[in-house]
This record gives sequence, structure tokens and C-alpha cells, in this order.
Amino acid sequence: MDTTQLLKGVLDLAVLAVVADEDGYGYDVVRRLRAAGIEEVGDASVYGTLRRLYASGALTSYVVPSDEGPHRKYYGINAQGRAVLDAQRKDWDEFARTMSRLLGTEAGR
Amino acid sequence: MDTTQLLKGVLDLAVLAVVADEDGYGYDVVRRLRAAGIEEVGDASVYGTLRRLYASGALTSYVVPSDEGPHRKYYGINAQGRAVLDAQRKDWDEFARTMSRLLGTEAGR
DNA sequence: CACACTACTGCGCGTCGCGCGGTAGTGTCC
DNA sequence: GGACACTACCGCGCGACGCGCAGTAGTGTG
Repeated sequence: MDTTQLLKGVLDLAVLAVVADEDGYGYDVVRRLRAAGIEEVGDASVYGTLRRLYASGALTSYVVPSDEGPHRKYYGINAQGRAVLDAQRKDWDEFARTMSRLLGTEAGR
Repeated sequence: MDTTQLLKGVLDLAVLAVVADEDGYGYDVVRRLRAAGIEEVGDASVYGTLRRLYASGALTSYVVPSDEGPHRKYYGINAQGRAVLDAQRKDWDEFARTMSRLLGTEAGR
């Protein structure tokens, strides 16, 4: 039941994709990922990933005070982030195709 | 270039699939995985995975002396291994489909 | 005023793939 | 016959990363 291991190295990609679609703050990104089908993702993982991506220069960040709760730290994608997203998306596609071929499911053909 | 992280949690599955196809020894499994497109896999990872799978009861093992090199430790899949393989294959398919959907590539449809 | 929800942070843990080095058997080439 | 290459396996320590948990803080509700 270790679906958690499948996320390794892919959470970056998933988070980038979500943020690329529209700027988002941590709590919101968690909800969007879960809504997209990645139900098992832990909130700490997402917050950590966002911070890591920001530290690596792939995301911008700005704080917006909210009048219905704590402040929200928004993250947006920049040019470098988009480059990373494209590269990782390509890697993923290729890898997924390879795995599908290996597993004998014809999904990758 | 961190394709290595993509393997997390999937090497088990890949190794099981290869061994399920036909019994194999470590060095051979490495070659078969690389031939299948998983070029970056390290030999230590495969040996470790085989040992781990064996320890968990998913594989059987027997040593065959070779007259053209060192002995070979063959691994074969058993009923439990096949159950694990099926379960993980299902998890992977579902996960890959979810990711494809999220990424907007229509490969998962 | 206890509780629930929103929102973020920090810490320590466990898993697992990897690089590296070591051992050992066989065959090849000069 | 000695250096080298290939086959085949093992052990060790490292680093990445997702996770659970606990903590803090703001807002609204019974």
C-alpha cells in the first residue's frame, strides 16, 4: 500500500503543473492536488516542495493577507520554473512509456 | 537530470515484472532492465531490490554454478510475488493515468 | 470558551536508489 | 605470465524526499 513511494521525484512535477495553471498558496495547492486524484499527499510534503522549488529559483512568492483566516503565501511559476516543468514533463512521459511497455500494458504505445 | 528519483517505489515493480517473465540472476536482471529502457539503473540498486524482495517473501532463490564465470544467484517469482506484482501494477497504472491527466497530456485517456 | 477550519513551519524518521570499493572467477592479448 | 576486461556478487555510507506529528496563529460558530 506504499503509493507514497510513487510520488518520489514526481511531486515537484505535480506541484509545478498545478502552480503553472494558476498561482496558488500551500493549503490551496494541497486541495488541488487531492482533487486531481493524488489523495494521499501529505500537506507537509507540499509545503516542503513549494519551499524547495522557491529556493531553487523556479517559483516566485508573495504574501497576501486574508480577512478570513491567516495570511496566504502565494507561489507563482517563472521562466526557469516553466523550463523545469517542461523538462520533467518530458522525462515523465518517457519514463511512463518505458514502464508501460515493460509491464505489458499497451497504454504506452 | 534526476531521473533517478522516478525509480523510487517503481524498481520493485520493474524487477518483479522482469523476473516474472523469466527467472534471472542479478547481473542479468540489470541488463534486461537497461535493455527495456531503464538505462540509468545502478547495479547495486537491483541487487538490493532483489535481496529485499526475497527477504519479504516475494521471490525464491537458487544458486547455479557457471563454468564461464562466478556462480549465479537466480531469483524466481512465487505466488506472493505475483500478488504483489499485480497490486503494484494496478497502483502504477492508476497513478500514471492520474499524472497524465494532471499534466494535460492525453496519454492517460 | 471550547472547537473547528484555515494556513504555515520545523523536526526527526524511514525508505530507497546510488556511488564506490572490494572479492573472485574466467578468458584474452601481447 | 601479467595486465586487463568481463562476469557476478556484496557491503557501506550518503543524500534525497515524502511523511507524521506537534506547534503557532488567525477567524468564525455553538
